[in-house]
Amino acid sequence: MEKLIDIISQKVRQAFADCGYDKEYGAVSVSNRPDLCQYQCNGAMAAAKQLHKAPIAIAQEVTAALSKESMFALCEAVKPGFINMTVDAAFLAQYVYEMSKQEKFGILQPQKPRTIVIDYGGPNVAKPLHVGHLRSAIIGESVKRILRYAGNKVIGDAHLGDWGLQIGLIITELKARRPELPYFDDAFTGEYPKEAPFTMKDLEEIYPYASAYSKEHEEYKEEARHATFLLQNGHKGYYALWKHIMTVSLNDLKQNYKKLNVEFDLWKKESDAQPYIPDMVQKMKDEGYAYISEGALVVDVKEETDTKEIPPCMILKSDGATLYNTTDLATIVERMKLFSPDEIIYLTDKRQSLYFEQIFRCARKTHLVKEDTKLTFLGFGTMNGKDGKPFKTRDGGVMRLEQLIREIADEVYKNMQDRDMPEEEIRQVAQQVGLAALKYADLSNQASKDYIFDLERFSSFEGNTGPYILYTMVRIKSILARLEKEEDTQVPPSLRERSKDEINCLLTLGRFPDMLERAAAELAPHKVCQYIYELSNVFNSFYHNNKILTESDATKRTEWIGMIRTTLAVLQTCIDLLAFEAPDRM
RNA sequence: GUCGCUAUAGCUCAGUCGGAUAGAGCGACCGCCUCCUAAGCGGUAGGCCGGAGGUUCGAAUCCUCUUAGCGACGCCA
Repeated sequence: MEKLIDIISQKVRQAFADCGYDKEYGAVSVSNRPDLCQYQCNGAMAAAKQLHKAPIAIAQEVTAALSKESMFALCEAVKPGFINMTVDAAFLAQYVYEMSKQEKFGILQPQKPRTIVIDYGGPNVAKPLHVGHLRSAIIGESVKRILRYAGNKVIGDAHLGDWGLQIGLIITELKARRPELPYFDDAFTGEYPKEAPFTMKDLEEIYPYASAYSKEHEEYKEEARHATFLLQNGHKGYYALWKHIMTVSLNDLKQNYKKLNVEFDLWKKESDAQPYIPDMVQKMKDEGYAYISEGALVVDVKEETDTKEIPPCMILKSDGATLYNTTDLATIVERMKLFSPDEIIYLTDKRQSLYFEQIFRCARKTHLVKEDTKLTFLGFGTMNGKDGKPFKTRDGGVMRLEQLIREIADEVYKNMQDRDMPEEEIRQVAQQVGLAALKYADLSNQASKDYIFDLERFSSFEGNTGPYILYTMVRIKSILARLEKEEDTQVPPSLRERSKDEINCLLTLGRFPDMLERAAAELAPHKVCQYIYELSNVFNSFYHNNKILTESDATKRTEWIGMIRTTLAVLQTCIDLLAFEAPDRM
């Protein structure tokens, strides 16, 4: 189904053409003066510049050509050269009605779906999830859902960090604490125990300890590096330990992401890319891309047009060991082999932008990807505390994700205690609303910017917040729940007069497909947030001015119910794209 | 040092193919519940869009310079 704005745009383009002007001048946008009109076209002014004619004259010609169109309630040329348009209310109602009957509200699906791999979450095994992991998971999940809704084949990959120095550190520390374990006995030939010699809780304590200790003690760090090397080169006991770490850790991670409503299609790991490394490195050497510099194997990624110094992309460390780069490049090889994606999107902290620039250039230069494979880096800003510095707990530690979620839920619970609902339901709703508050707060900001996390503000639930959106949905649900079951509201709209509130609601609903397309093109969940906030605003205004259930005009009542059903459906779709849920009451 | 990002109301943020009077929320102030959930609705006050030039009929938006904050810059990830 064609987008409303495109239908309008097409008419205006045609009118420009009919008047002997270039069609391109007929581009239409949503009006920035809603008091004057719904849509506007500024093309007459652009045309005037080119053709040295008076803009208002061109605008008048075009509006005259449009006067025969019945879909406009208003179409006029104004001041310097604006063309202002307002769509006929019945036409608008009809459009929204048809939209509501279509699959996905009639958004255009691509003829050939693109295959997109999205690399997000990026947790490290053996380390608890903390606030630093929040944004990648939340934004990535939403971008994934938006792209999928827009008709792409999207594969979300958690891309676990399981092969780096952190494992070596854990092994080293474990060896120091429990040298009697068979994993450390090189002479051991039997079966290693099935049960892990540690719990998740142990790991969460061991890693930070080992990490801190290694920074103070070089020989310890060296041992950890060596342990990493041995693991990567098939040390039997270490490999068995690694398996234990994976089992324990993965289980914990899955539970945590589930709580966040984040679902990965793939739980691939750095180690999965290892088999691709030898061939890849050999090929880079054979084809003359890789050479030794300062002992390490590197590929130059400088380009003529660079205004800055781009360091070479390191492929192997001087001791021959692999590193982050090697794994990421090999992962590209793996993804190309498995999925042959049209695009790979990486969601990490924006501080890694130079690094990914190097990786992308290297992948292109060495032909790891096809010419037309798009490599996209989506960097996000950090979540700061009210002081503007990276978010910390009250005592200065790193905030665990679980704790953060719990704190928000508790705040919501406090605000809900006077509700006339069973205790258990309040608890459950508080969880749901709290998570929505957290996610909405994060997603409603532009991903690339840092943002300030303010628990008090988010849990106050006024204004532009997740709970406000949920509350709007709950209001609609409440009305619909009171209807007799057999009421059929799916009837074509009448030609009756419509109030400003109703028209605003319809107009906003009609913008959904356009909004979605933009959000998908720009990988911008915050556009979805902005949209549902506006939709909630216009609905609440309508709700306030009209009593839907007790409306005596049967036609009106029926159409209104149809409209709020559509409103709820659109809101539901959107919060699903943002990956949170609404309760039935709150 | 080089490069990048950011700067919009007291606070938190929207706003790029250049358009009309720069928008929200919070906070402040004033109204609205006999009526579908007041976690709501309506209204008032609050701006040199960091600063200076430039391009243009027109600039928060594009270009140059500049200030401040943050970040990145080969063997961590």
